Amino acid sequence: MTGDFLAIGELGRRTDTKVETIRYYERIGLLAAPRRTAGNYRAYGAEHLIRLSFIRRSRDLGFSLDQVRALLDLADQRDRSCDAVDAIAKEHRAEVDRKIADLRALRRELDSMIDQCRCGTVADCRIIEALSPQAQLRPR
Amino acid sequence: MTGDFLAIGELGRRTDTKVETIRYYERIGLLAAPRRTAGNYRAYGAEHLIRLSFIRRSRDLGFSLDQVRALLDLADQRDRSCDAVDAIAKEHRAEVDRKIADLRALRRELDSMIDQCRCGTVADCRIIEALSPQAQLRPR
DNA sequence: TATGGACCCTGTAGCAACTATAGGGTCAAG
DNA sequence: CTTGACCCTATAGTTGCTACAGGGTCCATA
Repeated sequence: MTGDFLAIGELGRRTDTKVETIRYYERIGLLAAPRRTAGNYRAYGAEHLIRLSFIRRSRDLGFSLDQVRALLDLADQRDRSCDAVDAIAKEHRAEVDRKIADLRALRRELDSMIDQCRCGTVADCRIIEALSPQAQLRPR
Repeated sequence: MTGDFLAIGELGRRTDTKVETIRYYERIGLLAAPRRTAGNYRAYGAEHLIRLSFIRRSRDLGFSLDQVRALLDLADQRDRSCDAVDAIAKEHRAEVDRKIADLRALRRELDSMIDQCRCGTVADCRIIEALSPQAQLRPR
């Protein structure tokens, strides 16, 4: 009785998504609940496959679930201007830029910390030292 | 009765740490439980300030709590070789490098996606299109 | 027809690393 | 003696899943 639908495992294989994750997306209302078979199995159609693929691709590009939700909503309003889509993507790009900048600053700090290590004993380890800000008990 | 100790709020102010976070660090065994005042307030000493400063600085540099725990343990064994410290720092740096590379790849993808947007209607939005992988119902 | 194994179901708890809330107690100043 | 800032515990929420436990379903093979 292999009908014209996908079982959850097959949908997962096609979209590279764990079964639990698909159920999770349903639970939080990101992926519509599909109809069920007589045995209470979820029976997915092409529309679910398309939808989940969209979700996965968006997640791969680092969009948050809230952003994905917004993108899905927008994608459905076919005659609207796509300015809002553009805005979400640009905001996300800005966020990625911030993260890259932060990580590069971090990387520089780690680098100079590691460079100074003469690999003696912990007592005069420059790394430990760099991690120990001069704390003082009396107020600043 | 402002004695020779810090209340949790003051410790938080000095280390830029939320009060809840300090209690959380205590609960997970990262920061030693301090003695208590008669009124059951936590009474922190200089050693706690130093310890928490170390933790915060490490966290700022992106070390995980597990890594911080390891670094703290090592920092206490003053006569050991600091190779292990070096190893943790280098492993972390490698991790940061991986993240930067991932984000840069991501940024490139987002860029080309956004570049293609002509800002018409959603129906022919290149961003939505780029997010919609050609899914097919029949197996690959 | 029985049975084994792969699949599916629900519900709940766990992960990192906090953050927030409820519902109270303590303390010092005015 | 009251007000308000601070502190206490305990518990639940956050994000985005992941991992059970304890069952039910389906289908092929012996």
